[in-house]
Amino acid sequence: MVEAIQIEVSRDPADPTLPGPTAVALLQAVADPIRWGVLARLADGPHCVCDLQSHVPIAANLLSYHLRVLRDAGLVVTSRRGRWVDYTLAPDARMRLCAALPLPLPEGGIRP
Amino acid sequence: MVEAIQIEVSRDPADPTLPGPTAVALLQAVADPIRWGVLARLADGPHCVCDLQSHVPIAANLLSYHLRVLRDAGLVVTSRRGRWVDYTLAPDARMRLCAALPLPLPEGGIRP
DNA sequence: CCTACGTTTCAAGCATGGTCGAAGCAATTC
DNA sequence: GAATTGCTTCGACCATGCTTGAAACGTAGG
Repeated sequence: MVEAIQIEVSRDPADPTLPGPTAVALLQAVADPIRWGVLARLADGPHCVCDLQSHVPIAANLLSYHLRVLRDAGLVVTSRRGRWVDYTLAPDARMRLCAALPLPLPEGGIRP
Repeated sequence: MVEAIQIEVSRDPADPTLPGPTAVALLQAVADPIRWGVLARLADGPHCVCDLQSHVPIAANLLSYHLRVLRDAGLVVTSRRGRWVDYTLAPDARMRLCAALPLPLPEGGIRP
């Protein structure tokens, strides 16, 4: 049996100094204070929207908008639990974000 | 003698789920195809503007605008050499970018 | 069923950032 | 010092993305 795994192209294979199709989109999704905060909160596990809501001073529909951006970027996934919707960090979110940076990481990595 | 080193705050010390003052600004600077390409090219050493120019199909003044954004973000530094201006990656650019991400890096780091 | 709750979608403002054309400035060459 | 080269700045346009208010949706409970 053969496993077919899809690997993302964060750079143009022909010219590595050109960003791949998703690299910039991924960074744009993170380059917003609200979405940054949501991702940071999701780093420690799933949260429902109302929980995220309670930590951000914005309207519900606006939060929903930003969550959609993160969803479209594939950085988070959702699951419904009764009335509530839980948001979880996509399993490959960290890896994809690192790979989206235009600079190779320093040796040994960094712990922010 | 005491050395005073300035460490950047990529997160709000009071609430780590809030971005620090420069984290989002840094990511915004990278979240553009042209600037992404410039940084990727600078990763292998200094380049003068005319060299960068020859790899990007945009007007000179527009390139200058994007270089200014990178300069203002502190990701690159310049030095004049005769008529030419050389752009170099700031020594802490990699570290600051990694620290600006809202997610802690995966164990062992990633080589993009 | 009808209501309440949690969340999303829609359509319309508004602000911001990227783009373009023209002019400006610094350093070299003639 | 006049002209040229390399790069930057300025002002105005335009597209995009964030924000807002109102409405719609699915689910649970009275």
